[in-house]
Amino acid sequence: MTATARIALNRPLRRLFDYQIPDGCRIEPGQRVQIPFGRQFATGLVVDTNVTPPANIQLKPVNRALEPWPALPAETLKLLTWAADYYQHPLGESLFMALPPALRRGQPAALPKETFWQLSGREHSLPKQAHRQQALLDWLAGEGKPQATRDVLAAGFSRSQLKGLAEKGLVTECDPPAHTAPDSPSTPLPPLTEAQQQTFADLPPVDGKFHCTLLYGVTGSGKTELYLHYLQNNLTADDQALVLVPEINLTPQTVARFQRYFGDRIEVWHSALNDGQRLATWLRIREGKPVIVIGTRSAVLLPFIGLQTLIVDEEHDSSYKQGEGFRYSGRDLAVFRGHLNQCPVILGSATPSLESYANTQNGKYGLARLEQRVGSATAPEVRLLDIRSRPLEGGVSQPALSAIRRCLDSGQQALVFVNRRGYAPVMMCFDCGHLMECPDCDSRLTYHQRDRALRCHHCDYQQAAPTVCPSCQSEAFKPIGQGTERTEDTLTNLFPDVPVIRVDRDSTQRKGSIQSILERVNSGDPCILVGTQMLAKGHDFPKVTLVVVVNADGGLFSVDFRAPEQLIQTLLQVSGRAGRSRDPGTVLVQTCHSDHPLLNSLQQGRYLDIAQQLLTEREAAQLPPFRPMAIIRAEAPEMSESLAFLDQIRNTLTQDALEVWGPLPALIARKAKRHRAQLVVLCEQRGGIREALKAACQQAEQLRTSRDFRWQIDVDPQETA
DNA sequence: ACTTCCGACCGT
DNA sequence: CGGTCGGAAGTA
Repeated sequence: MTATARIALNRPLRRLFDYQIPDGCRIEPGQRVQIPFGRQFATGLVVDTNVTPPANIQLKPVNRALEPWPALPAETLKLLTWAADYYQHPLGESLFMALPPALRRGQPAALPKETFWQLSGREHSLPKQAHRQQALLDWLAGEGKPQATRDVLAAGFSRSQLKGLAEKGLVTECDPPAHTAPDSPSTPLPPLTEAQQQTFADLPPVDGKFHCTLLYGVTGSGKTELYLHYLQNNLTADDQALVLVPEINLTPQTVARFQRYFGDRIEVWHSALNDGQRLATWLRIREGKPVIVIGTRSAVLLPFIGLQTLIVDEEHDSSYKQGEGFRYSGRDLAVFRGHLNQCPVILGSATPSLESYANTQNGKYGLARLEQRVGSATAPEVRLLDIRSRPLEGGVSQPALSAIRRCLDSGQQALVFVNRRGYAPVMMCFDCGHLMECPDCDSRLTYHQRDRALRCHHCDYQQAAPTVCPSCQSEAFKPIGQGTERTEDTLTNLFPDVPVIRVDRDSTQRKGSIQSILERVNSGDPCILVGTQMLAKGHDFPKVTLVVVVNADGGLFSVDFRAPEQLIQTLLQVSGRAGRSRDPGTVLVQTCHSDHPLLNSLQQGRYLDIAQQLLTEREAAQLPPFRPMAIIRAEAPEMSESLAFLDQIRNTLTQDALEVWGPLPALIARKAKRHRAQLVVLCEQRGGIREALKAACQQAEQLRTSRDFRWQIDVDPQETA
């Protein structure tokens, strides 16, 4: 009997391939192998050994193992296998997501050897004009120890300067200097406040079992201090830990804060790392070094060896759900990983997701509350400002403008929250009613005043903004509604004495611009911040004492069942920016529906009471989390094809426990010339929906579809419109 | 995903 | 009858 291996490839295939293992070659699950595949070679990952291959198939032999150890340790392999099944994503593509790009490409799992340079000590005078080479010599002498090529380049010197010195024998290559012991962080953690200590006692015990605790901590209550203390109290010197944060919160300040107490035990993981950095960090984690990883969503897939604590900060944040390809939830996989490792998980938020809150009520999660802000900071006062038939300037009402004036006059900063970027979301002719629409999407074009352009926010279409109506040539052709640019302009005119700083995707595109904006704001001089969602997330603005929400009504009547939850979360998060230090904060919410129950609950109720109310509504409608949901989406050049495909899929979804809505065209039915439709699937039990989706996938693969037809399954979708 | 296979269609 | 183009099938 020959030894066999079942192997997954990085291809969108819902099947695996069996190979022979040559005699004398030891191969175990999780290992990377090179295999002949078709006429070429491919990199594969072993998922199982000693399998019974299908009959009538002549197995090819594995070419070689890329390394003698499993690239994916058993626990990581289990996690991904479970996730691929849960999210109905091909196993091979899912597994390869856990490898750094270099290893996906089949490159060796080792860092390229770095060349170091040192002074040779030889005397040799340089020609006068070689002042850069002289500068390089001086720099090397100043550093006092050998430097890597990378560091030489980073210090502003060139390869040719280095080469010049090497040829003259003034510098020589040498081995990397012995790893110096890292400075052990000596900084003690700031002590917890009394309120924090009480909450700390409710965090999960470390007893070799799985515990998940939702940490409900209002904005400004110091959740991060609790994380730091929890890690310091509970991690042994050999343990690994993972702290997940949304992309936007992974700022140098946040990382520095962890580094201050944990030194070089901290590793960061985010989308901006290059392939070399990714490989280096991945290897350290895979070797089992006792690291504390601070990372975004994909960090949950790293090959930990001794993971003992998982923390998910801002667990409600929708960026934890991957929106394309392998549509996993980083938060949910973190909880599953806690199960696998039998270790504690903390989910922290000032505005917990309804899913997590429901889990505290059904006994699956513990609940730790921290409802006091640090120091003398008090909760901001929220006031609704009904703006029906009130004159607005740049979308801002007279009472709000006077509040801004008072705020600035007392030396404070104001934050104005506008939910759309650009100058105005629509351009319209006041004579004939003509609207500027995207030629490729079912959407209006947004007017961007800065470059007089009309842009589609759903695809990459843009055009120059016409000055007269293209339909009737009328000059009464104007932008309608509020965007950040327009509010910025209006406020600049009304408050010429203070800087107005706009923060949105357009104003922060350049690398590091967010940093410089934050520094400018935190220097403390009076200013007005105008911006979108970006402002609501994570940042500390100690001098902001007034928040104006220009329009809260968008989320009140949305077709998406998550809209009320998201509206409340955004409003509370943005409110949390106000009054984080001594001075109390005020939040003015402009609305045309000041009698709306949701907005009123915001004014008086605490978040958990509102969440409770929203959960009651979800339960009545049997929506998530009371029934699991999945969406099957289709897109094609013709709507009829998308609908016909989904009709066929619907026919396979016949189990009694299922409820299926659709097929229906998506809310934006046409996007980038493609016509999109969807099926919504709800099920009484979790297991039922997985089996149903598996059957639907099989059916979908067999249906023959045209060349540019696409379909996808989204389990636990974030967007349902 | 990538490759190969095969029948349709074109031109001489 | 060769040449190529596009869809379908196969990868163990």
